[in-house]
Amino acid sequence: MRVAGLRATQKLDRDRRILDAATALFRNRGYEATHIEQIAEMAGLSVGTLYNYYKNKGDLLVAIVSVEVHDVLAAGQVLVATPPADAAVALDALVAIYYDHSLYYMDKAMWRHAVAMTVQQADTPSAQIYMALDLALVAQVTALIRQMQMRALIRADVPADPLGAMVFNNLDRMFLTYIRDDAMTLADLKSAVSAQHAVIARGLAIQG
Amino acid sequence: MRVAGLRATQKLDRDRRILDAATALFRNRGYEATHIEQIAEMAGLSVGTLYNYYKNKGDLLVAIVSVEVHDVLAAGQVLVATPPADAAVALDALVAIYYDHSLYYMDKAMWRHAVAMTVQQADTPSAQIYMALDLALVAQVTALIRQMQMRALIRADVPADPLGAMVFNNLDRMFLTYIRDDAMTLADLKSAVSAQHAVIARGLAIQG
DNA sequence: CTCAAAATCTGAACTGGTTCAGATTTAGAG
DNA sequence: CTCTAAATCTGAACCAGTTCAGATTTTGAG
Repeated sequence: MRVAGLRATQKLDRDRRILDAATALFRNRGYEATHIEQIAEMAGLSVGTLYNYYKNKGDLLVAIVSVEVHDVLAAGQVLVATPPADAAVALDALVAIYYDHSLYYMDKAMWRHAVAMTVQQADTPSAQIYMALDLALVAQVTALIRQMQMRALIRADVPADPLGAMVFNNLDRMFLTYIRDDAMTLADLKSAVSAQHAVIARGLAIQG
Repeated sequence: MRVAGLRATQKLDRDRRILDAATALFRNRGYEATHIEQIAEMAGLSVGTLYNYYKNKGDLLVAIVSVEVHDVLAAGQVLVATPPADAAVALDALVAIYYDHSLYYMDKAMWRHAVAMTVQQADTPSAQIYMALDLALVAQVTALIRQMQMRALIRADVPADPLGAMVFNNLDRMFLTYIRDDAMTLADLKSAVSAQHAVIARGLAIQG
């Protein structure tokens, strides 16, 4: 019985080797200092072959980032399942999970390159996947808001979808501000977002 | 009496020629299809000289975009001076001004490259100027909110700064979603943002 | 007016991501 | 097992943005 065929097996194996090599090099030397030839060498294949797997250097970075974001999403799921009993606290907790996980393996410089790539080449397959993950994050924030509405922490008459999108857009944009500014600390970022969430929580709380 | 000196005069003149040439070429042929050599030729100087004026190709694009954003800011000022008598309407009007002006000379593709550059090279002088303009836009949105608080359209006890930042972050991030998605129309964008502003306006209105 | 130092300009050479014509390997029928 | 077509791999050539050593021009003192 043939399970996958030699060709398919090799393909998967090579894809993994490319991803592993690129991840290691990007993390150790940084995105720009890492050359395609180095990645190809470490992965044990030629430069041309690497380009059969990824459209270009940026595409490769976005693919790596997508794995991270997938992780972030999984971590967030835990909180949505059992949210804190206060709206502002719950939102801040979710944000902390997002930011902490996002910065665990990737630093500001790498995020700058990654975000730039998802914008500049929004049409590549990897960027599409990344944007789909963004939508999943929006859905997760929205789910948390719905949870809080059911627990009577937020008015039930507020439409959860636009509110969820807004909250996500804000935290995503604040993250962009953070990675663009070398002087800004993670604590700065969190406290700024927290102040914003306080406005939402107070304005839309039951008996606001 | 010497006013500026030949050197300073030539410098200004050359800077303008570079900017004009790059603007024309980027608009007509697009960012990627425009080559540095073409810009230098049209501006009547050598490639090396061009690099004495701008750090790189992206820096040049960001400088051009900054001129546009400056325009957007000026247009917004008019509305903040005499805001509509309804919170949601006023916010939507400001957003319409921002989006319409932003897209008057630059299309989605050019914005994609421009935004990518401001993220990837956040340390270049042009990007610094661009980010300062972003801050000015935040201040403008915040000023509009303060106006509305004074006219008793929005609760006075809501802190204007975090709210203004949030509103701006949301509309900026929505613009990013728009330029990343070729299928999304300007009408789609505006109506999505409008739905989000309705949540804010209703939640934070007097007698909410 | 003269001249040396400083600023500026020039374009050929460099760099590194990307491509593609040809070589190699695998799949699957006969 | 053999053999052809399809898929895949290879790396040298390509291309366009960037650099930099040398040429040119401007400045301001003497």
